Amino acid sequence: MAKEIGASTVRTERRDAAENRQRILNVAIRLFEQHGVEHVSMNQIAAEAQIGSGTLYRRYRNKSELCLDLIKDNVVLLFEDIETYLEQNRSRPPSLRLKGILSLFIRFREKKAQLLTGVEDSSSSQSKTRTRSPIHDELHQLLVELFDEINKREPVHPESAFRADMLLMALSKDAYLFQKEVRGYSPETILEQVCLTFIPPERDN
Amino acid sequence: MAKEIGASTVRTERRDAAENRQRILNVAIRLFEQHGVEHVSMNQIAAEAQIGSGTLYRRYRNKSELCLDLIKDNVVLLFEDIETYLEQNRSRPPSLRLKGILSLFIRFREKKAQLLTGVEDSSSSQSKTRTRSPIHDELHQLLVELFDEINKREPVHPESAFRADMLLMALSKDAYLFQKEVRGYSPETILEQVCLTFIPPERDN
DNA sequence: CTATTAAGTGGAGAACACTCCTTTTATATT
DNA sequence: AATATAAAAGGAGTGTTCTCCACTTAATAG
Repeated sequence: MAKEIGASTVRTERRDAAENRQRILNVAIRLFEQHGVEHVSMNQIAAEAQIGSGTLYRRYRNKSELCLDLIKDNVVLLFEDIETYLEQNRSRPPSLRLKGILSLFIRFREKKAQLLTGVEDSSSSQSKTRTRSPIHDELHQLLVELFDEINKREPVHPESAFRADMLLMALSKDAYLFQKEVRGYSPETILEQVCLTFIPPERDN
Repeated sequence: MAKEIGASTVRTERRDAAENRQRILNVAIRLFEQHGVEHVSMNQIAAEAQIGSGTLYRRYRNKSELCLDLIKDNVVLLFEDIETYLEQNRSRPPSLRLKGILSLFIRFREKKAQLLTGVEDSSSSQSKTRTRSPIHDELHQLLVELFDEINKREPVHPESAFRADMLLMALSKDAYLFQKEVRGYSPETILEQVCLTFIPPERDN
């Protein structure tokens, strides 16, 4: 009668559930590659995977989460790359390190454009304001640290958190695509413009 | 048999159409005030205005356009205010004029938050990238001119168009609300941060 | 081996944006 | 007054996201 709570019993994932999960992932990858992330609906995925749509939504609250699951590994790699880069350039000026990170991120963006776009798609329900994607949160923290370091030499400056928000916004799906498609900038040009805009010039002090 | 094309016959708006238009506008205002822009659907408006949804969509392609129609007058006023301000401060430094414009826009944003938010709601169909709202386009042009002027004194600088894009993005619905709600900034603080971020300090040259 | 039960499933259906096509009608023309 | 016609209306229909909940089932405890 007394229920075991916590510790002892951990209820592993059910076998059939695991199968379904794998099926969803496979179908999603296939459909995304075939038609492009934007043109594949959750219904379609559910149907193709032969599960009810409720089942799909039970696992992924929306397409963003599904996309995130699909590139999770790549995201981990990105952050490992960043970490390595930061360690190898520890002694160089923070503005340069910042630029390096941005370069890495832009390369990532280009490589995984489709899915990353899916992840960021504000999409669903209300909360545009609420949840930034976890990728952004982690990058934000890195940026804040670098800005703090840069700011030590600057007499007046915006809050690091604010500047980081702005910078990330500049690299977000919408802004980035706008610069590419409407302004016609290349990834390299965007990087350069972003640096000029958000990184104050070196003080030769 | 021969059709008159163009010039002579101009087919005025039909009387019943005009009535419907007014009805839509009235209903929309009422519902928006009653439930908030976000929570009113096009269907609801159509139903309440006693017209078919097709009729509503025939006039406004989406909620954004409807909202825009509702604040069009205020937008005109905003730009008149800006123009007046610019004329009265013609001789002051461009960075200061820029700040003035931003201040006016933020005040506008606060006053017409609801509807403006509706206008910007990227919402609908694909084209997130495509059409910036006309308000943004016009502001963008003003900003570019000011940045060009500022840049004359700066040795290195980002493209004015780019910087203007970033600045407007900072004041867009999503970013602005994020700063208010998540970062907890007041409108004044946001203005200040934006200036610090996007307007280079005066050169005492 | 059975019973219990939380985890999982399926799919109907609500709510919504938006389209398409038929029918209606105000207006201009004769 | 009759007719032609482009403008307007209407609303059923499509495709979407997402919720709800009655039902099923795998894992576990006894």
